[in-house]
Amino acid sequence: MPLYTTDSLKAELNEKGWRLTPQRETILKIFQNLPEGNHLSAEDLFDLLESQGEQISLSTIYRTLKLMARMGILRELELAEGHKHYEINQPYPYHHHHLICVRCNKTIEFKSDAVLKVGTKTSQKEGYHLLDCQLTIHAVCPTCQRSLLPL
Amino acid sequence: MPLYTTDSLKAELNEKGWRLTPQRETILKIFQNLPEGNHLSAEDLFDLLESQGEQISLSTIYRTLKLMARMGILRELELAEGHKHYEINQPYPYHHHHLICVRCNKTIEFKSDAVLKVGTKTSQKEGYHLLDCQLTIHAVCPTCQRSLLPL
DNA sequence: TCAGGATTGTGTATCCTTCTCAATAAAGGC
DNA sequence: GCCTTTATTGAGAAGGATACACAATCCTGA
Ligand SMILES: [Mn+2]
Ligand SMILES: [Mn+2]
Ligand SMILES: [Zn+2]
Ligand SMILES: [Zn+2]
Repeated sequence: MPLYTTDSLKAELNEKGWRLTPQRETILKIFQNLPEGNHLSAEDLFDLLESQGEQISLSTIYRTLKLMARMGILRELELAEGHKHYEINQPYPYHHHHLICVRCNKTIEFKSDAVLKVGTKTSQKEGYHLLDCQLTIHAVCPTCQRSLLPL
Repeated sequence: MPLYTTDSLKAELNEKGWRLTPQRETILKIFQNLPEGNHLSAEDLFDLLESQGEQISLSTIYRTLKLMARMGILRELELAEGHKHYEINQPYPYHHHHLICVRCNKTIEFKSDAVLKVGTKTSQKEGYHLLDCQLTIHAVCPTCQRSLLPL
Protein backbone atom coordinates (compact mmCIF):
# COMPACT_ATOMS: atom_id res chain seq x y z
CA MET A 1 0.00 0.00 0.00
CA PRO A 2 2.29 2.77 -1.21
CA LEU A 3 1.42 6.45 -1.09
CA TYR A 4 0.26 7.65 -4.48
CA THR A 5 1.26 10.78 -6.34
CA THR A 6 -0.21 11.93 -9.61
CA ASP A 7 2.83 10.48 -11.35
CA SER A 8 2.80 7.10 -9.69
CA LEU A 9 -0.95 6.85 -10.30
CA LYS A 10 -0.39 7.60 -13.98
CA ALA A 11 2.40 5.09 -14.17
CA GLU A 12 0.35 2.31 -12.62
CA LEU A 13 -2.65 3.07 -14.80
CA ASN A 14 -0.65 3.26 -18.02
CA GLU A 15 1.12 0.01 -17.21
CA LYS A 16 -2.23 -1.70 -17.60
CA GLY A 17 -3.25 0.23 -20.69
CA TRP A 18 -5.44 2.60 -18.72
CA ARG A 19 -5.36 6.35 -18.55
CA LEU A 20 -4.90 9.15 -16.12
CA THR A 21 -7.80 11.54 -16.50
CA PRO A 22 -8.45 14.86 -14.78
CA GLN A 23 -11.38 13.22 -13.01
CA ARG A 24 -9.23 10.46 -11.53
CA GLU A 25 -6.55 12.91 -10.50
CA THR A 26 -9.10 15.18 -8.85
CA ILE A 27 -10.70 12.34 -6.92
CA LEU A 28 -7.35 11.04 -5.72
CA LYS A 29 -6.45 14.49 -4.44
CA ILE A 30 -9.74 14.80 -2.60
CA PHE A 31 -9.01 11.64 -0.65
CA GLN A 32 -5.38 12.51 -0.07
CA ASN A 33 -6.38 15.79 1.54
CA LEU A 34 -9.30 14.38 3.49
CA PRO A 35 -8.70 14.71 7.25
CA GLU A 36 -8.24 11.39 9.03
CA GLY A 37 -11.53 10.13 10.38
CA ASN A 38 -13.50 11.36 7.38
CA HIS A 39 -15.15 8.84 5.10
CA LEU A 40 -16.95 9.68 1.87
CA SER A 41 -19.82 7.94 0.11
CA ALA A 42 -20.26 8.31 -3.64
CA GLU A 43 -22.85 11.01 -3.07
CA ASP A 44 -20.71 12.72 -0.44
CA LEU A 45 -17.90 12.91 -2.95
CA PHE A 46 -20.23 14.18 -5.67
CA ASP A 47 -21.52 16.95 -3.40
CA LEU A 48 -18.06 17.83 -2.13
CA LEU A 49 -16.75 18.17 -5.66
CA GLU A 50 -19.73 20.28 -6.66
CA SER A 51 -19.19 22.58 -3.69
CA GLN A 52 -15.65 23.09 -4.94
CA GLY A 53 -16.80 24.00 -8.43
CA GLU A 54 -15.63 20.67 -9.87
CA GLN A 55 -18.20 18.71 -11.82
CA ILE A 56 -17.80 14.95 -12.15
CA SER A 57 -20.70 12.71 -13.06
CA LEU A 58 -22.00 10.18 -10.57
CA SER A 59 -21.23 7.38 -13.04
CA THR A 60 -17.61 8.37 -13.20
CA ILE A 61 -17.47 8.66 -9.44
CA TYR A 62 -18.83 5.16 -8.95
CA ARG A 63 -16.47 3.79 -11.59
CA THR A 64 -13.47 5.57 -10.12
CA LEU A 65 -14.18 4.55 -6.54
CA LYS A 66 -14.46 0.91 -7.55
CA LEU A 67 -11.35 1.13 -9.73
CA MET A 68 -9.24 2.67 -7.00
CA ALA A 69 -10.49 0.21 -4.43
CA ARG A 70 -9.52 -2.65 -6.74
CA MET A 71 -6.09 -1.08 -7.12
CA GLY A 72 -5.65 -0.80 -3.37
CA ILE A 73 -5.56 3.00 -3.44
CA LEU A 74 -8.85 3.39 -1.60
CA ARG A 75 -10.47 1.30 1.10
CA GLU A 76 -14.13 0.35 0.77
CA LEU A 77 -15.82 0.57 4.15
CA GLU A 78 -19.18 -0.67 5.40
CA LEU A 79 -19.86 2.01 7.97
CA ALA A 80 -23.59 2.31 7.35
CA GLU A 81 -26.45 0.38 5.84
CA GLY A 82 -27.26 0.87 2.21
CA HIS A 83 -24.14 2.51 0.89
CA LYS A 84 -20.37 2.24 1.05
CA HIS A 85 -17.85 4.73 2.32
CA TYR A 86 -14.32 5.26 1.08
CA GLU A 87 -11.07 6.59 2.48
CA ILE A 88 -7.46 6.63 1.33
CA ASN A 89 -5.62 3.40 2.06
CA GLN A 90 -2.64 4.39 4.13
CA PRO A 91 0.31 2.17 5.00
CA TYR A 92 1.82 1.56 8.41
CA PRO A 93 1.91 3.43 10.75
CA TYR A 94 -1.21 5.33 9.60
CA HIS A 95 -3.17 2.18 8.86
CA HIS A 96 -6.20 1.86 11.13
CA HIS A 97 -9.43 0.01 11.86
CA HIS A 98 -13.02 0.85 12.79
CA LEU A 99 -15.28 0.30 15.78
CA ILE A 100 -18.88 0.95 14.68
CA CYS A 101 -22.11 1.30 16.62
CA VAL A 102 -24.71 -0.69 14.69
CA ARG A 103 -27.47 1.52 16.04
CA CYS A 104 -26.26 5.08 15.40
CA ASN A 105 -23.24 4.38 13.15
CA LYS A 106 -20.90 6.33 15.43
CA THR A 107 -17.43 5.25 14.36
CA ILE A 108 -14.17 5.19 16.28
CA GLU A 109 -10.87 4.59 14.55
CA PHE A 110 -8.06 2.70 16.22
CA LYS A 111 -4.70 1.30 15.24
CA SER A 112 -3.24 -2.13 15.78
CA ASP A 113 0.12 -3.35 14.61
CA ALA A 114 -0.86 -6.85 15.67
CA VAL A 115 -3.87 -6.93 13.34
CA LEU A 116 -1.96 -5.48 10.40
CA LYS A 117 0.70 -8.12 10.94
CA VAL A 118 -1.90 -10.90 10.90
CA GLY A 119 -3.34 -9.53 7.68
CA THR A 120 0.02 -9.25 6.01
CA LYS A 121 1.19 -12.70 7.06
CA THR A 122 -2.06 -14.44 6.20
CA SER A 123 -2.24 -13.07 2.67
CA GLN A 124 1.45 -13.77 2.18
CA LYS A 125 1.10 -17.33 3.37
CA GLU A 126 -1.75 -18.00 0.93
CA GLY A 127 0.03 -16.30 -1.97
CA TYR A 128 -2.54 -13.53 -2.18
CA HIS A 129 -1.62 -10.00 -3.24
CA LEU A 130 -2.77 -7.82 -0.36
CA LEU A 131 -4.99 -4.84 -1.14
CA ASP A 132 -6.54 -3.95 2.19
CA CYS A 133 -6.85 -5.38 5.65
CA GLN A 134 -9.52 -4.03 7.95
CA LEU A 135 -10.77 -5.13 11.33
CA THR A 136 -14.41 -4.14 11.69
CA ILE A 137 -15.93 -4.27 15.15
CA HIS A 138 -19.71 -4.14 15.24
CA ALA A 139 -20.99 -3.12 18.63
CA VAL A 140 -23.45 -0.94 20.54
CA CYS A 141 -22.11 2.35 21.87
CA PRO A 142 -22.72 3.45 25.47
CA THR A 143 -25.38 5.96 24.44
CA CYS A 144 -27.37 3.45 22.42
CA GLN A 145 -27.09 0.86 25.19
CA ARG A 146 -29.00 3.27 27.43
CA SER A 147 -31.59 4.19 24.82
CA LEU A 148 -34.79 2.16 24.88
CA LEU A 149 -35.38 2.34 21.15
CA PRO A 150 -36.20 -0.97 19.49
CA LEU A 151 -33.63 -2.96 17.56
CA MET B 1 -21.34 -14.25 21.73
CA PRO B 2 -22.99 -17.20 23.41
CA LEU B 3 -24.32 -20.26 21.62
CA TYR B 4 -28.05 -20.02 21.13
CA THR B 5 -30.68 -22.65 21.72
CA THR B 6 -34.36 -22.29 20.94
CA ASP B 7 -34.97 -21.55 24.61
CA SER B 8 -32.26 -18.94 25.03
CA LEU B 9 -33.37 -17.27 21.79
CA LYS B 10 -36.95 -17.14 23.08
CA ALA B 11 -35.79 -15.76 26.41
CA GLU B 12 -33.75 -13.00 24.83
CA LEU B 13 -36.53 -12.06 22.42
CA ASN B 14 -39.24 -12.02 25.08
CA GLU B 15 -37.09 -9.92 27.36
CA LYS B 16 -37.42 -7.15 24.80
CA GLY B 17 -41.12 -7.70 24.17
CA TRP B 18 -40.47 -9.63 20.99
CA ARG B 19 -41.62 -13.10 20.04
CA LEU B 20 -40.20 -16.41 19.07
CA THR B 21 -41.87 -17.50 15.84
CA PRO B 22 -41.51 -20.75 13.92
CA GLN B 23 -39.82 -18.77 11.16
CA ARG B 24 -37.15 -17.42 13.48
CA GLU B 25 -36.56 -20.80 15.03
CA THR B 26 -36.25 -22.44 11.63
CA ILE B 27 -33.76 -19.87 10.40
CA LEU B 28 -31.64 -20.16 13.51
CA LYS B 29 -31.48 -23.94 13.09
CA ILE B 30 -30.44 -23.60 9.46
CA PHE B 31 -27.43 -21.52 10.45
CA GLN B 32 -26.58 -23.70 13.43
CA ASN B 33 -26.39 -26.75 11.19
CA LEU B 34 -24.58 -25.02 8.35
CA PRO B 35 -21.11 -26.53 7.82
CA GLU B 36 -18.26 -24.18 8.62
CA GLY B 37 -17.12 -22.28 5.57
CA ASN B 38 -20.67 -21.93 4.22
CA HIS B 39 -22.19 -18.48 3.97
CA LEU B 40 -25.78 -17.75 2.95
CA SER B 41 -27.29 -14.74 1.23
CA ALA B 42 -30.96 -13.93 1.73
CA GLU B 43 -31.79 -15.63 -1.53
CA ASP B 44 -29.59 -18.60 -0.72
CA LEU B 45 -31.50 -19.04 2.51
CA PHE B 46 -34.84 -18.66 0.73
CA ASP B 47 -33.91 -21.34 -1.80
CA LEU B 48 -32.46 -23.65 0.84
CA LEU B 49 -35.63 -23.43 2.91
CA GLU B 50 -37.78 -24.05 -0.14
CA SER B 51 -35.72 -27.12 -1.04
CA GLN B 52 -36.46 -28.43 2.43
CA GLY B 53 -40.19 -27.93 2.06
CA GLU B 54 -40.18 -24.91 4.40
CA GLN B 55 -41.75 -21.76 3.05
CA ILE B 56 -40.69 -18.40 4.52
CA SER B 57 -41.26 -15.17 2.66
CA LEU B 58 -38.33 -13.11 1.47
CA SER B 59 -39.57 -10.21 3.57
CA THR B 60 -39.38 -12.26 6.73
CA ILE B 61 -36.00 -13.61 5.76
CA TYR B 62 -34.57 -10.13 5.31
CA ARG B 63 -36.12 -8.98 8.58
CA THR B 64 -34.86 -11.98 10.48
CA LEU B 65 -31.34 -11.79 9.13
CA LYS B 66 -31.06 -8.16 10.13
CA LEU B 67 -32.61 -8.79 13.53
CA MET B 68 -30.27 -11.65 14.34
CA ALA B 69 -27.27 -9.71 13.14
CA ARG B 70 -28.25 -6.81 15.41
CA MET B 71 -28.55 -9.28 18.29
CA GLY B 72 -25.12 -10.72 17.62
CA ILE B 73 -26.47 -14.15 16.69
CA LEU B 74 -25.45 -13.89 13.06
CA ARG B 75 -22.52 -12.19 11.37
CA GLU B 76 -23.12 -10.00 8.34
CA LEU B 77 -20.35 -10.54 5.79
CA GLU B 78 -19.35 -8.62 2.67
CA LEU B 79 -18.01 -11.50 0.64
CA ALA B 80 -19.32 -10.34 -2.73
CA GLU B 81 -20.56 -7.22 -4.46
CA GLY B 82 -24.22 -6.39 -4.33
CA HIS B 83 -25.45 -8.60 -1.52
CA LYS B 84 -24.57 -9.67 1.98
CA HIS B 85 -23.81 -13.11 3.31
CA TYR B 86 -24.54 -14.45 6.76
CA GLU B 87 -23.15 -17.11 9.05
CA ILE B 88 -23.61 -18.06 12.68
CA ASN B 89 -21.52 -15.97 15.05
CA GLN B 90 -19.45 -18.44 17.00
CA PRO B 91 -17.38 -17.66 20.10
CA TYR B 92 -13.77 -18.55 20.73
CA PRO B 93 -12.23 -20.89 19.65
CA TYR B 94 -14.47 -21.22 16.60
CA HIS B 95 -14.41 -17.52 15.81
CA HIS B 96 -12.71 -16.81 12.49
CA HIS B 97 -11.96 -14.26 9.79
CA HIS B 98 -11.98 -14.06 6.00
CA LEU B 99 -9.43 -13.58 3.24
CA ILE B 100 -11.27 -12.65 0.04
CA CYS B 101 -10.14 -12.38 -3.56
CA VAL B 102 -11.69 -9.17 -4.91
CA ARG B 103 -11.65 -10.60 -8.43
CA CYS B 104 -13.26 -14.06 -8.09
CA ASN B 105 -14.57 -13.85 -4.52
CA LYS B 106 -12.73 -17.02 -3.48
CA THR B 107 -12.77 -16.94 0.31
CA ILE B 108 -10.42 -18.50 2.82
CA GLU B 109 -11.27 -18.63 6.52
CA PHE B 110 -8.61 -18.32 9.18
CA LYS B 111 -8.46 -17.95 12.94
CA SER B 112 -6.55 -15.49 15.06
CA ASP B 113 -6.62 -15.22 18.82
CA ALA B 114 -4.63 -12.00 18.56
CA VAL B 115 -7.27 -10.29 16.42
CA LEU B 116 -10.15 -11.47 18.58
CA LYS B 117 -8.31 -10.14 21.59
CA VAL B 118 -7.83 -6.73 19.95
CA GLY B 119 -11.52 -6.62 19.12
CA THR B 120 -12.58 -7.55 22.61
CA LYS B 121 -10.25 -5.13 24.34
CA THR B 122 -11.01 -2.22 22.02
CA SER B 123 -14.77 -2.46 22.42
CA GLN B 124 -14.35 -2.93 26.16
CA LYS B 125 -12.10 0.07 26.49
CA GLU B 126 -14.62 2.29 24.69
CA GLY B 127 -17.56 0.93 26.64
CA TYR B 128 -19.14 -0.62 23.58
CA HIS B 129 -21.18 -3.82 23.78
CA LEU B 130 -19.44 -6.18 21.34
CA LEU B 131 -21.57 -7.89 18.70
CA ASP B 132 -19.06 -9.07 16.14
CA CYS B 133 -15.43 -8.61 15.31
CA GLN B 134 -14.20 -9.54 11.86
CA LEU B 135 -10.92 -9.02 10.08
CA THR B 136 -11.55 -8.78 6.35
CA ILE B 137 -8.57 -9.07 4.05
CA HIS B 138 -9.16 -7.93 0.49
CA ALA B 139 -6.58 -9.32 -1.88
CA VAL B 140 -5.98 -10.96 -5.26
CA CYS B 141 -5.64 -14.73 -5.26
CA PRO B 142 -2.77 -16.48 -7.10
CA THR B 143 -5.03 -17.58 -9.95
CA CYS B 144 -6.40 -14.09 -10.57
CA GLN B 145 -2.92 -12.58 -10.37
CA ARG B 146 -1.99 -14.70 -13.39
CA SER B 147 -5.16 -13.93 -15.33
CA LEU B 148 -4.97 -11.01 -17.75
CA LEU B 149 -8.60 -9.99 -17.34
CA PRO B 150 -9.18 -6.28 -16.76
CA LEU B 151 -9.83 -4.83 -13.34
C1' DT C 1 -0.02 15.48 -35.17
C1' DC C 2 -2.86 11.41 -35.50
C1' DA C 3 -5.28 7.00 -34.96
C1' DG C 4 -6.99 3.78 -31.69
C1' DG C 5 -9.27 2.84 -27.90
C1' DA C 6 -10.13 3.98 -23.04
C1' DT C 7 -13.13 7.14 -20.53
C1' DT C 8 -16.80 10.26 -19.72
C1' DG C 9 -21.65 11.93 -19.21
C1' DT C 10 -26.56 11.25 -19.73
C1' DG C 11 -30.21 8.66 -19.38
C1' DT C 12 -32.00 4.20 -18.32
C1' DA C 13 -32.01 -0.36 -16.31
C1' DT C 14 -31.09 -3.49 -12.55
C1' DC C 15 -31.90 -5.65 -8.42
C1' DC C 16 -31.15 -5.94 -3.43
C1' DT C 17 -33.60 -4.41 0.32
C1' DT C 18 -37.24 -1.98 2.68
C1' DC C 19 -41.94 -0.51 3.15
C1' DT C 20 -47.17 -0.89 3.53
C1' DC C 21 -50.91 -2.94 5.38
C1' DA C 22 -54.33 -6.40 6.19
C1' DA C 23 -54.31 -10.99 8.20
C1' DT C 24 -52.29 -13.96 11.52
C1' DA C 25 -50.69 -15.73 15.79
C1' DA C 26 -47.29 -15.33 20.05
C1' DA C 27 -47.42 -13.80 25.06
C1' DG C 28 -49.15 -13.14 29.25
C1' DG C 29 -53.01 -12.41 32.40
C1' DC C 30 -57.13 -14.32 33.83
C1' DG D 1 -57.74 -23.03 28.11
C1' DC D 2 -59.51 -18.41 26.57
C1' DC D 3 -58.98 -13.68 25.48
C1' DT D 4 -56.73 -9.34 24.55
C1' DT D 5 -52.95 -7.05 23.02
C1' DT D 6 -49.82 -6.25 19.65
C1' DA D 7 -45.62 -8.19 17.37
C1' DT D 8 -45.03 -10.64 13.19
C1' DT D 9 -45.94 -12.44 8.75
C1' DG D 10 -46.75 -12.47 3.64
C1' DA D 11 -47.68 -10.27 -0.80
C1' DG D 12 -46.96 -6.73 -3.53
C1' DA D 13 -45.16 -2.24 -4.43
C1' DA D 14 -41.63 1.17 -3.64
C1' DG D 15 -37.13 2.77 -2.81
C1' DG D 16 -32.45 3.62 -3.77
C1' DA D 17 -27.63 2.54 -4.58
C1' DT D 18 -25.11 0.99 -8.32
C1' DA D 19 -24.37 -0.69 -13.03
C1' DC D 20 -25.16 -0.32 -17.91
C1' DA D 21 -25.47 1.51 -23.01
C1' DC D 22 -23.73 4.31 -26.18
C1' DA D 23 -22.38 8.43 -28.58
C1' DA D 24 -19.07 12.08 -27.77
C1' DT D 25 -14.69 13.08 -25.85
C1' DC D 26 -9.82 13.02 -25.09
C1' DC D 27 -5.56 10.29 -23.26
C1' DT D 28 -1.52 7.81 -25.13
C1' DG D 29 2.11 6.18 -27.76
C1' DA D 30 3.77 6.22 -32.24
MN1 LIG E 1 -11.13 5.47 8.68
MN1 LIG F 1 -17.03 -17.78 7.63
ZN1 LIG G 1 -24.74 4.24 19.07
ZN1 LIG H 1 -9.31 -14.79 -7.46
